[in-house]
Amino acid sequence: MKIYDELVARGLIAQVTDEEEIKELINNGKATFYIGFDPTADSLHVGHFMALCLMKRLQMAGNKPIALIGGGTGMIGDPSGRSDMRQMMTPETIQHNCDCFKKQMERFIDFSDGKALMVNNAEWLMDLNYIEFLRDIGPHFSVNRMLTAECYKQRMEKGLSFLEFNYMIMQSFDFYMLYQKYGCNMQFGGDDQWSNMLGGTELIRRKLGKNACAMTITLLLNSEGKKMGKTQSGAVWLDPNKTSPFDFYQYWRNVADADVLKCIRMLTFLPLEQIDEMDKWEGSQLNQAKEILAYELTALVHGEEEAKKAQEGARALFSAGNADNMPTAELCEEDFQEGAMDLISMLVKAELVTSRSEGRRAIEQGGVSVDGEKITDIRYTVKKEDIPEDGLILKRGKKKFKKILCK
RNA sequence: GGAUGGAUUCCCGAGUGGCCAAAGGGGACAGACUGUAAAUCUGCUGCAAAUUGCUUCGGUGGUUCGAAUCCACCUCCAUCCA
Repeated sequence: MKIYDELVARGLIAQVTDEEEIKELINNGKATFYIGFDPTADSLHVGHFMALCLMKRLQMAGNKPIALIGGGTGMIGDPSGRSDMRQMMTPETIQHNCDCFKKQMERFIDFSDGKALMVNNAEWLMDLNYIEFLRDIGPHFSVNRMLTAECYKQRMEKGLSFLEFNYMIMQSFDFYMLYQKYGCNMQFGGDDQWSNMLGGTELIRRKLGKNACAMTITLLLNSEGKKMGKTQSGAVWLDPNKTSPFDFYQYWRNVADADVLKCIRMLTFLPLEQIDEMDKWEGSQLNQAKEILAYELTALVHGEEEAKKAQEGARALFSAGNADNMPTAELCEEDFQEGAMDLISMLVKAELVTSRSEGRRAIEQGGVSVDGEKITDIRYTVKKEDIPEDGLILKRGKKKFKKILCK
């Protein structure tokens, strides 16, 4: 199966400028393509992960990826897909975020021997001369047309500043520069980037009279139509310090039935035949599919070893198994008063609750257990000598727990 | 620059001097049921030494025994005019 057909079969392709041309290019390894990553945080998240996987797939098919870090566009802020104004970031933060992105990307994509490139658009955006730039690029953009673009339409209600309005032009200019500098003939991006990407292909056509392609990746939405990879506490990060491998595993372990197969298809590298087989699974058998999904993704992002640990930790909690790999919390001498510690303090210390009030509520509602025994007394205390050497399992709710260790 | 409307808790949104830690909805969290799913039902949702106390309604000052609510100034947002 050719790469293009595989991408289609996995449901990764959302929109394309010219299907035949793109097929021809990527199936034959003739594409030099770029995907832009704006440094909006100090870690990549699940949304970026899809893009990285796509880069990897195409790289394996012989195409050359360019990872473009948006050190320059990050100074503007992309209005696409947002209903409110972006917070401006300081240049220092942006630089820091760029560095973090770079480190993470190197783990996924092979940048050796020029097989892939990583460039930062700050390189050409930061030193632009305003008047020169306007005269050079400005005439090629029609404000009337831009205003009809989907990414701006959404903002017509809440307001859009001139700063953000320029984002499309910056991104178009990126493509134009990459085309000239590196022969980059294709751009990929999230489906919300479509209008920005078209801006680039048009600029190249108008300035250089050349053809460039664009293709968008389907946004990973759950069955409720929300973006996946978001939790109430924010994004699911790829940085193990921001989202632990265990939490990462659990996120995927808990996806809804309706979304499992879609996720496996789009995010994992499992062969399509195997996925089609799983597609026939029903009911509680889907639970296995979720375990596969969680394991595969954790292994891709954090490595096989971490994936195994997460899986064992999860199994130990939800079925029976080896409890060695559970997330832990350590207590020290100061946490105890006269050799004992009250349960609320312990919940707070283990970061299972964010405040004492929340801890109190959790206990009162019967949501807390110690070594499998439900505790409903908020004054319950644990003596230091009662904590076994290999830890005490403190559980809050069905899925949150920590193994309590004592120094 | 001018006119008008607005800013309330995680989000939407009620509240126009005391009965307000603030209606209602959403979300989140917890319990029951389950398959670590969905749906449903119930509880709960500022903080704490917890029948009480403390801090919150864009900001700063003021009036008052008492302010989310009244006054002054400021900041930000939207719409219309320039």
